[in-house]
Amino acid sequence: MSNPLIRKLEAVVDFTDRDRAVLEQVCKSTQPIAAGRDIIRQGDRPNNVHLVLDGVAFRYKVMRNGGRQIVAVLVPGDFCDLHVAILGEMDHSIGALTPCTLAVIPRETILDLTERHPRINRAMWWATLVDEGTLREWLTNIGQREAAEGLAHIFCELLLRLQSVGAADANSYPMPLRQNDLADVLGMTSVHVNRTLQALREAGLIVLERRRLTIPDVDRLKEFCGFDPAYLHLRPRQPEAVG
Amino acid sequence: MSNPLIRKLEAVVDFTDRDRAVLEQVCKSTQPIAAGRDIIRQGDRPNNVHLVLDGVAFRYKVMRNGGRQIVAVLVPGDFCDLHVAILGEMDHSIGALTPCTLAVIPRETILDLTERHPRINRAMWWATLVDEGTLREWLTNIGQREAAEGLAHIFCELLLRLQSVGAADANSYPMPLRQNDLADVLGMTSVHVNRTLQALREAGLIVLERRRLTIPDVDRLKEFCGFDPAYLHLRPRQPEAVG
DNA sequence: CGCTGCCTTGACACGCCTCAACGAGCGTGG
DNA sequence: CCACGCTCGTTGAGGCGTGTCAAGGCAGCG
Repeated sequence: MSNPLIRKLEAVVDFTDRDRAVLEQVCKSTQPIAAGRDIIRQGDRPNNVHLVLDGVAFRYKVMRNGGRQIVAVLVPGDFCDLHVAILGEMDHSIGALTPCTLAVIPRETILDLTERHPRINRAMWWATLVDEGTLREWLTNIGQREAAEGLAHIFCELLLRLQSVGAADANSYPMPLRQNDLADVLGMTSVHVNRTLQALREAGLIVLERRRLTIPDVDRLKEFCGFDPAYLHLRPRQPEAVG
Repeated sequence: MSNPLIRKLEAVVDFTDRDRAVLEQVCKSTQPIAAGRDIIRQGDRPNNVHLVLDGVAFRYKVMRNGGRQIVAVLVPGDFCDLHVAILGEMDHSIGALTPCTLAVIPRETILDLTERHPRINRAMWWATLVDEGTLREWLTNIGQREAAEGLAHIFCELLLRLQSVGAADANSYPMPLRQNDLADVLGMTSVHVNRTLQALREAGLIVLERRRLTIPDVDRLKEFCGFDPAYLHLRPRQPEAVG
């Protein structure tokens, strides 16, 4: 199977064969991790950067009172902790939602990629800026959308992101997040997530059973929550604009 | 006075004289903008990147129902829209909170900086990753913290960020955000912001009048909201006046 | 089979929102 | 110099969305 990082980045940058070879090489060293285990913890200053090759992971912050905020979901092709290469210290933790395979990349290798491989540097810029855009969208999920809309929005986002790495079919995918996790994504209670999910089910917008989410009418769900995929920047770039 | 971008980036990267000269040159072309005006709008595909040299701006998204989510506050030295250099299209808008002076940088110049000036590339990586960390913190502000804690957290963050560019003294600064804006930062109502501010005042945690915020006991406010400045990755900066 | 996560349900409390009106500060023009 | 109009802040009353607490159900798994 093809490397999900290359697959993802090639959506926006035309790599040379050499670029591809470099990236393949960089992902050579892998490490499995069990569901529920932490990949890296807040405050760590590791010497390696991790990349998800397979499985689903998530970033989270833990509060004084024990509360937890999930701040990102990571699918194959996503970097876990590019920050540590440049910032040094993790300001949050990362855990595995499902069993994962990670690529383990020395910090120096990342710095070398950014300095000596312009197309790879640019592709990594792109990936980071998309992550930032996703965070902005999540902020509006919590801040502006109703509970049901926020859930629907997350479901739409995951559909597209999983599709883009071949981990979802046209309208369904295995849901990596439990109700408890969804609650911590949206800053609400699992009890309320449960009731909101029931409302979405009764409206015929989703089918969620046995940890598999099916969206009977994707366009209807998108319409319901005002989902605009622009922030994911999934499609290849278009010609230059005028300004 | 020195260029706020250089000042900010030098906190983490040792520039050469040539790097500094390049950055000075890049900021040569400036543009004023009045308070309340938009700098750039969702969907724009401009050919220039903007940087705040003076004043305070903010990123925001507008919802179908007219709601607004503020997703970032920009102080001198912050890029407005580095994204457009790499992503092409704006997925949110940026407006000026106070009168601002912006540097206007051609898109190609940014791409050139990332490809040919490794220290500048790295410094811009750092700045972008800090922005991302700030977004994660804002997500927990809305998702996990009580209204009063969230407000206090924003106040602490702004204090440090404004201090780092010399726009705040030891415990006070001109508050660029109205109650209405604070509401859209935290996903609540301006009415509730008002009541929560009163609670913070009555607790003696803040003094906010005539658009100036004073924090009588900074450590106490930090303790109140569990503020940990690690996510800003600021290099400790000694106040010039103090030995 | 009997755990043990995870989901589901009910009753009740409270934070925050909505609607609505009023007040304070301030630039502008007569 | 005052009247005006605008923005922003303040206050009250009532309702709804979510949180809390607590118990029970169900399915996967050793």
